[in-house]
Amino acid sequence: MNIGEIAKRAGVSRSTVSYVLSGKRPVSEEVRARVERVIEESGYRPSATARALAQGSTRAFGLVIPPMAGHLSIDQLHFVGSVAEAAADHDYDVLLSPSGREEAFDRMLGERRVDGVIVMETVLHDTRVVRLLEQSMPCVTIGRTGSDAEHGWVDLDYAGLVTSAVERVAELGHRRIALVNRPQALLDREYGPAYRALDAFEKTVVELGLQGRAVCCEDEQSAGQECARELLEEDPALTAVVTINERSLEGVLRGLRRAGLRLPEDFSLVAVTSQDNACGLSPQVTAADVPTAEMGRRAVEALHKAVTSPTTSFDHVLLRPDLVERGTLGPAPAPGSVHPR
Amino acid sequence: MNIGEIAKRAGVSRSTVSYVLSGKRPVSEEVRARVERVIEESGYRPSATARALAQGSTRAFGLVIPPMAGHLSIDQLHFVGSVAEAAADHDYDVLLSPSGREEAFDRMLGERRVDGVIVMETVLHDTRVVRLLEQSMPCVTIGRTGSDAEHGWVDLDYAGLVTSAVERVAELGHRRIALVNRPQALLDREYGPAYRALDAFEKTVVELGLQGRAVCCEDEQSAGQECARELLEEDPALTAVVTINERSLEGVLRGLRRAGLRLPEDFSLVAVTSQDNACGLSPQVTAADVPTAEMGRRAVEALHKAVTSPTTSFDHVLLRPDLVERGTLGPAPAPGSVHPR
DNA sequence: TTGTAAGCGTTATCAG
DNA sequence: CTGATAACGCTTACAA
Repeated sequence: MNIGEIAKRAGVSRSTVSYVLSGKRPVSEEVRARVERVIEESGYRPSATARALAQGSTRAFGLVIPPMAGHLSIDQLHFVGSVAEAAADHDYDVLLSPSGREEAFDRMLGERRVDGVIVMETVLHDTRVVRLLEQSMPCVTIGRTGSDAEHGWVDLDYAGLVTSAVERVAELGHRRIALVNRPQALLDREYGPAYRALDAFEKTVVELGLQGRAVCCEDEQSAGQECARELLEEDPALTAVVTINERSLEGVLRGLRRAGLRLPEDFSLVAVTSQDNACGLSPQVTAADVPTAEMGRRAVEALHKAVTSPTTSFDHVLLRPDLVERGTLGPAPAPGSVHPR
Repeated sequence: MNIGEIAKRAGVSRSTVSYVLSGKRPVSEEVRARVERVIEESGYRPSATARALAQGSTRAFGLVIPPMAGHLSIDQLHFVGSVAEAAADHDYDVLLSPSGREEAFDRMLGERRVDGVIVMETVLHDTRVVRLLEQSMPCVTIGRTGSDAEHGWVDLDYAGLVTSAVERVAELGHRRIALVNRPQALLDREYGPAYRALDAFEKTVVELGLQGRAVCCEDEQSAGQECARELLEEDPALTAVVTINERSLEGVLRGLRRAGLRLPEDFSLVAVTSQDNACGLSPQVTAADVPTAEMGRRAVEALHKAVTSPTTSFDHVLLRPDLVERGTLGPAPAPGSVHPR
């Protein structure tokens, strides 16, 4: 069933059917009704492929997802889902491109299967982004890159988040604080959140005259547990941890409990993670809730804007969710009252 | 840059360029070399859209993902990733269709944006599957449906898994065993894994003359914890739990520990979940490891086969991973030695 | 208000 | 072995 068949049955030309569908030029009430009835009866839907070829736009966005090897987090999954849903709101489809699969990326880009691309987990010098820009493919990155001005981005203000978390903890009297960062490998690859968090932590610690210790931690629960153990061993007088590593959060919590610490009486923990993750734990963790759904929506909106009205200015969205007080942040314990071991 | 431009530069016809690219008819070494050089120099890649229109195949698969509202699990995320990768291996792209978004599904199907569809979390009477079949769109479901013979499927043998888990637990002397199932809502919707697990559990329990109790549990850690608490309250002499609910697994574990039980000395726990999930916990949980990556790969292979060689027989894959002994399965405790509270 | 016809960039058939 | 040329199904000037 194609547009010609509909035209024949309705006794009109193919262009008339097309215009009834698109509304791009007036059609008499009578003809419109006739055509619509035929379309209705036959269940006709125009071929996306043919339309794409004719108007040079695929109505699909690409989404470059992190490699599976790096173990995706539940937050990232939510993000993927929210991108798909937000795109659907704009009548766009989402094409997945598993990063690491160069052929898939090349195909998407070179064969122009999509109108624009969203890139997750970008790093400072991101070759994928560079290539997208070279081919002048509109794109929006999650996280900033070295070519921020030339594309849209949506990012979390890790610097601000870490700064205010440390400030809040310090306000409550804590003096010896640690930062649990993402894995060293990401820091080495200049993964923005990791180095901005580290930077902000070190600055704030100096500014407030605190004793600060920053460590990297693999994205795993076992690593988190080990990390907590080591931190306490290194500095038994530590009373607070700020973490941006969502995947190891639970392990850190476990490590602290294993050391006989009660939260928040003996020790405070503040995280940057999704509400889902923070609330699923016991006790629920005080955290700046990463708004994954909003990020997906904003990314799609930025991309949609860039695609529909080509321009030289791009949307830049820096989100800074508030700290939500739950059960793991409290005043610093009186010296000597803590650390049973 | 299009095929005509390449043809002109190489001094050949467009069809020759096309045949150099596809290899579908012999081309003299001399001409081929010339054409390939021009292609190389210009970085030309044929338009996927135009090709799709001409040969009536999009080289894309659709993937219907569960609604976000139902909180996807980490295993499902792995599955999505593995589908994307397996598809890439066949030079196919993956188009996401968030289920619940009827328009998106309709678009994918009606506008023929894909060559075939993989449907996650299918239920017995699955309207999406029915519609796909009506439109004779090749499809592979994850889980069986009421129209199994007409499409491919990949499923986990929940009946077999639960049966052998219960048998194994019984072998170790346990006599009072509970099953933690997926949420009641899924059971009501005739979600296969849930009702097959229940069925197998009840049968095996009767067969082995055990005391069995099956409960549904929401897909959340807090629900798991509550569930464990209630099970123990109801039957303080319970000594083992078999669960197929991966999302609440950790909560169940917590609930058991809260009740003062040591695993595996006082109590045994056997799960059906991915290795990732089972190993991330403490202690690591004895489980039948759901092979998410393999499932994704098999689904893609089945779909690819159905798409490339239209047929009336479809691949049916029933996977039954082995139980991997970790830290939570042990002999039944001597009566009276357990349950401090 | 409607119809005609020229694209869009491929592939594939049919001659040569 | 290679070149015209007609599809593929739709959109969109341009005419009427």
